[in-house]
Amino acid sequence: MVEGRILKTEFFQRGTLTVARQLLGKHLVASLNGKEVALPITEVEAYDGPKDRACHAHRGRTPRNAVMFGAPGVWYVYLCYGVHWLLNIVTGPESYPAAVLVRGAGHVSGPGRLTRFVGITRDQDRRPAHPATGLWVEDRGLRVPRREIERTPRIGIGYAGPVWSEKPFRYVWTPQPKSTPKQKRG
DNA sequence: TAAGTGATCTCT
DNA sequence: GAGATCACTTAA
Repeated sequence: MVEGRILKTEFFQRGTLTVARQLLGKHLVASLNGKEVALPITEVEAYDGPKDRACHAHRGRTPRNAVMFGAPGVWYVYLCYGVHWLLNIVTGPESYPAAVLVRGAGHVSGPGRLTRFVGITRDQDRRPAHPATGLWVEDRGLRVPRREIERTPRIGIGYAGPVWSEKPFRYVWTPQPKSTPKQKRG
């Protein structure tokens, strides 16, 4: 398996939008149920604090979202629509409830499909991103040019009202195929 | 386009 | 305890 630099708390402790943007191209690495997976993250969404009406923490602290109020760099996994596990990583300073939703990685698109593919369930909820927990994030040196990043509104949060549902908090990385020069310059 | 699915939250 | 809601996916 390729070695990479494991992202630590400091990476996730910064602003949620910054973390979201910089997670693109980082590798989501899992060692769960004896299965090893490493996929470059291609799509994320930021959920930024109590004022963000789309953020689970907007209505205050509950047993489910309490992990968002804690230390950054910890997974927040919850069941959506009774069917799909959705994977988030807590961001920002301690007690500031924010997180980044991982929506796609590698060839897998869709947050529910991603967790199913990797084997993520409630078992990972509230656990820190670290090899000891079987799920972490690595920087393997992939560079993501700004021109390959698209920002759009988040998906499926129309209930958040016109202001918050339209914020461009979704980041999508579409790697451009390398141009193959047909003839030499000169 | 609409159903499936069940935890979670709010209100009684 | 009941009812509404929900950061999705799949089958038509």
